[in-house]
Amino acid sequence: MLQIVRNAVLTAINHFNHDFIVSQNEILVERPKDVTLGDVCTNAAMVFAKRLGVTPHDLADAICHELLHNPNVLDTSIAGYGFVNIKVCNDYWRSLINRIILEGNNFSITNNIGNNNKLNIEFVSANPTGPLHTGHARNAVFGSVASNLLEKIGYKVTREFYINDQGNQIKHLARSVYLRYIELLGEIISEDQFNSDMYCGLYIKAIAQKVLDKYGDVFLNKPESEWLDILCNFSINCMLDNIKSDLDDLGVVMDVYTSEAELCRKGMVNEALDILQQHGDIYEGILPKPKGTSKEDWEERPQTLFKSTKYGDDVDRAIKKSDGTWTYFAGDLAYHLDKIRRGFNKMLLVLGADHNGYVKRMKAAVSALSNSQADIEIRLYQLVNFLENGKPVRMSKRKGQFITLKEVVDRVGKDVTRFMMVSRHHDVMIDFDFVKAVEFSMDNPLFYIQYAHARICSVFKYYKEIFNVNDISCRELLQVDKSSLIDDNEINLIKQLSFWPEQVKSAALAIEPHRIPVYLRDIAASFHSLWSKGKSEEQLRFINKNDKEKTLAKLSLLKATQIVLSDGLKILGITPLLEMTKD
RNA sequence: GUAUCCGUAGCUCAGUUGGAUAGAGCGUUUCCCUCCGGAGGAAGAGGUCGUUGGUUCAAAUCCAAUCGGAUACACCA
Repeated sequence: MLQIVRNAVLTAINHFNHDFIVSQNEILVERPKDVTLGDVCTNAAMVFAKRLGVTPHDLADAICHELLHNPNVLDTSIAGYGFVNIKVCNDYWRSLINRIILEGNNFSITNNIGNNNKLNIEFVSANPTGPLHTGHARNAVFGSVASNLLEKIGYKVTREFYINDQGNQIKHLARSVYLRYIELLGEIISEDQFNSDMYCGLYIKAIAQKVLDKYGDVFLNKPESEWLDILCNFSINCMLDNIKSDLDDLGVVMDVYTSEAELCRKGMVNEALDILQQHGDIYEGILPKPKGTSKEDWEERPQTLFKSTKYGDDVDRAIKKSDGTWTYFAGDLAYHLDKIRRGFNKMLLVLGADHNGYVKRMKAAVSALSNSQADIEIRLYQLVNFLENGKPVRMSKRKGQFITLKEVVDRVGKDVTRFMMVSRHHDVMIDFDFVKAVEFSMDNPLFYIQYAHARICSVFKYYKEIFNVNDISCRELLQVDKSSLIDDNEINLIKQLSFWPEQVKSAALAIEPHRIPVYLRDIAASFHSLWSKGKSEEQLRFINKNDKEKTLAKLSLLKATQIVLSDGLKILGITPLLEMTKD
């Protein structure tokens, strides 16, 4: 339909000036805000009138004239300063029902944007020093829904988790486990032995028990050199199993786990540095003291630096610490070179808003390492406030008092967690209230959407009872005469459904998953409204016991609605409900 | 001090990349159950889109200031 309008605009412009060149995407065709005005509209007359030297109204008139040649166009009108509103005939809309039923979940696919190009999305990438907590929930869900969306527009998506299995924090983890291990063997441990860098959550004890089960008391009274490496590896593996299982419970599946330590062993850091060296992006220097923060212990020190300011960063970044070992950022350089080498020139990285300082340096790194051939997009998401019936839940990561992701999922379920995490724009903070999240009310939009889906299922069930059939074939729904669908409420629902592919496309391009729940809620609202109108207006009731033909026509519309709802929920990673059950 | 983000109805938020009279839910006021699940639906009230300029046919949206709020800012991960 949009193409039909575009062509009409082009032809109309040609009437006035044959040499006038217009590119297709200059012509904006969209749906009017007020649906009573028309089905599609274009502002082309206002945009081009001045350049053509005619009045907007004359151009609009010519566009209307062109459009009326098309059999699908019912009527056109000119409004305001020169908006062209187009009404499309109902047969066109009704024909969409069959298209949706035939295409099913493929209705929302637009392959030609990604063109099967590779795209890497890195998300979660939590330190393997503790279980996933609430902070990771939004990251995991955002990443997984974004992946689904990007696949819909034709990208070959690789979901990836970067394991920071190197550095001091891993040693602290191993030492913490060791303390609990010797405690299990009868040693008295005071809490003072856990310094501020160490981990004292309950999960440490669980790992210690596993160490004991596997190795017995062989590490007791042995120097650190004899157990540190073994416990590092053992602890990381335990934590990774834990993380993978938690992600699995949330419906998040990674394609690739990449180990930082492994990359270092392969010499990737040196390779990355060689590339930067060749471009003259590395030098020995001294970083200036950061302003604003009163760093008492600040001291100037010469370091190996990356000239990231050349690529738009605010300051240059250290690659080596003052003791000569690699910084964390050096590992990032290696990792992103690895991504580039694996053929990803499009990358997406999902980070919490507290990492906002990383955006520029990561973009600089990718740009420098790929000769500006690769591009990394970074999405920052705001943090989530957890509430218990309006009252904030206090968390202290230091004391090991934080809500784990597992606790959240166990309490409210995978589907509610996912919906809550992805229902807001990523730049907006989310209040996650444990009580309201599971309420069956309009405070909980997921319930409302699921209810619509369940109601549709219920209609199909009722149909089978009434007409005493075992199943409804797609062929019946495709072949039935749909001309009985004449009510505005019915046609409007089809119109809304017709925007679904566009909706998925725009959400994917903008990487804004929250648009999906917003749209699904609108669909659910139209459906609930239609349902209720059937109570007062009999011709709107879905099931007419005396007219199987009309009933099937209505059911075809419901089928199309159900397809869009369940496709949308599938993108969100949520299982559509066949019936609502309390508790 | 610098960077990133936010500011839209009493509250929580949408606003499809600059379009028409600004959109939902909660709350509030009123109405609708002999019903394919009322766990719903229909309607009313509620707005100087933080403020001031600028860009143009057109600004909540883009630009520049400015006010308020969140986060981050050597080395550590």
